Amino acid sequence: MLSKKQTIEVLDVIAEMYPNAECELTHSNPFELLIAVVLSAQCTDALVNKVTPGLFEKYKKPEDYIAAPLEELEQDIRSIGLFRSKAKNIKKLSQSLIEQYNGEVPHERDELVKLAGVGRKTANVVTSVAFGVPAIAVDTHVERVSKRLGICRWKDNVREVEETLMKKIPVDLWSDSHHRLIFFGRYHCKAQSPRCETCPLLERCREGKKRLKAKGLL
DNA sequence: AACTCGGGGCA
DNA sequence: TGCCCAGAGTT
Repeated sequence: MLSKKQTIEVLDVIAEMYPNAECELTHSNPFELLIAVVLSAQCTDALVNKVTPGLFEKYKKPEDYIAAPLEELEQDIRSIGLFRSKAKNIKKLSQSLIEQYNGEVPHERDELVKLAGVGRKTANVVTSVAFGVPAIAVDTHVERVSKRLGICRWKDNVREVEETLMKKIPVDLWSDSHHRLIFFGRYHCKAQSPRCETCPLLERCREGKKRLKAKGLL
């Protein structure tokens, strides 16, 4: 496993590749971000961004989602996968915001995860992007990249990956590192076809060298 | 830990 | 066609 120092060095290289990595979900306030992140489960941000401009024009407050018939909300997000459960979750979530949080999006991760459709990953994104609270949201990209680079162990579960990252990365770099790891995972260290041939981290990546050897390229 | 949900994107 | 995708809930 990489040491703290090695982890920082690796993250510096990735930061050079993606100096402006940030959340790509279009939103203009915490509530919109929360909705966008919930919608983004198991589909790409690009797909969500096709729907949200019109959606946010029509639904501005939790009350608007509550007032709309379920079938209508489903129709408004139909082009996104899992739209049925997502529509239900958004209505439930809106109800909870009104009843328990005075219609506001709570700032605490522990409160956010109580909302329908909000898990640890979504809660971390909201707290960090909307409220500037340091957090590392571990999604499939962050997990895969961390394991391939040896920042954490292969057998680690999501919780362990998050703990390891928080331990090895200074708090003031948590949010930036999170977004950089996601960009690196999405655009370069891809799940199916990682671009190891052009990776500046190849020399330090056991997984990458193993892959290139298997392809006879090393 | 394994399974389910689901339409769009892409090879 | 077949496979995968910025996950979460249930069993």
